[in-house]
Amino acid sequence: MMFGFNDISMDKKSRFSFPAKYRNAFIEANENQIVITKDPQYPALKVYLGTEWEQISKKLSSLQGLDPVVRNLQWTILGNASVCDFEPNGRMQVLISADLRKYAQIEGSSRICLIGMGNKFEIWNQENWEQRQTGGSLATEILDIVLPESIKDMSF
Amino acid sequence: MMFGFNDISMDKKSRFSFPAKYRNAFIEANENQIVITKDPQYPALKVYLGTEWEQISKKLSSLQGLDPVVRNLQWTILGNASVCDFEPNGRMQVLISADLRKYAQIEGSSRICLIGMGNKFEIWNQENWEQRQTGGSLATEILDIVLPESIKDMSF
DNA sequence: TAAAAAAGTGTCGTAAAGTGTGAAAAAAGT
DNA sequence: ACTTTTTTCACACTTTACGACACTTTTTTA
Repeated sequence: MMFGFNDISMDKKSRFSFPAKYRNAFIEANENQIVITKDPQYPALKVYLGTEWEQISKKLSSLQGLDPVVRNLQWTILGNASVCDFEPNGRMQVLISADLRKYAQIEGSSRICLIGMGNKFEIWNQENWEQRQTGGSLATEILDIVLPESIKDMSF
Repeated sequence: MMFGFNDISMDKKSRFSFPAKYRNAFIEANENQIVITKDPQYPALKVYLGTEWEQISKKLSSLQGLDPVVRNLQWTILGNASVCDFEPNGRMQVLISADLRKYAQIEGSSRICLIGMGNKFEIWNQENWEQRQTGGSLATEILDIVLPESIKDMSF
């Protein structure tokens, strides 16, 4: 399980490295893929391990896409997912694509926040994270999603 | 599985190339055909791999066409399908026919959005995609379909 | 039916994006 | 304080995207 707040750097080519403290967790879970995608509610990114992603994506893509709410979630989560190969023994370096950078408002930044949430991570722009932690709201957030029954039991 | 957002170019002859990151997925799936057709709800295109298309088209065409919703889906999806030969090892270039271009409102555009949704792709005009992602609605969309039982378990 | 126009196909070169890796700088441990 | 580990920067190298152009095939039209 991976927890905790990390203030880390993103290089000129828009890559970041996972902190070394998570290495053992990745090795034990035998992970060799990382998936980054958009958070459906906030200007932030979700980072899943490959095995976790397989489950989520399989479940989500099997839902009836003619339902507009489902379709929207599929677009956001599946349609923006960026899959990277990943070496837990190497530098654990991952590229964040231009589109995701824009969404999380981390274009041009050199420092980002990587938050361990147990089975996944989140990536935040520093100002947004602070504002959120101190109870402020963000202009772009979407809180009033009405979920159809079919996805009530899913956790993203 | 193929995921993610791609802002790609369509050349003067209305061709686009799949991003190289999907090559392995195509090779592993041993695909040599691509099928492009209309999305039944939005001004967008669906792009299926040959094997996936076989299943969907078989299932959809076998439904009894007396139900008007089914009949409409058959017309839209089956009646507009454009099958292209495809070399996963080559340039992975595909032509979009004039009729499909018109439907997706990408005539004359030089840039289009190719969205990987797992087992299929979608192709969108940039403005439409942005509007849809930011919660806006599109003039031509059809959302209030009441689905007949026969297709409740199908995902297009 | 021949010429012209349009539509479709194939390939090359260049610019940009992405990747790998050594080494300096910073942080942590002893 | 010194050693070891981790993080960050820097730079070279590789791969990819894409415009340009030439060629082939199909369609139109005179």
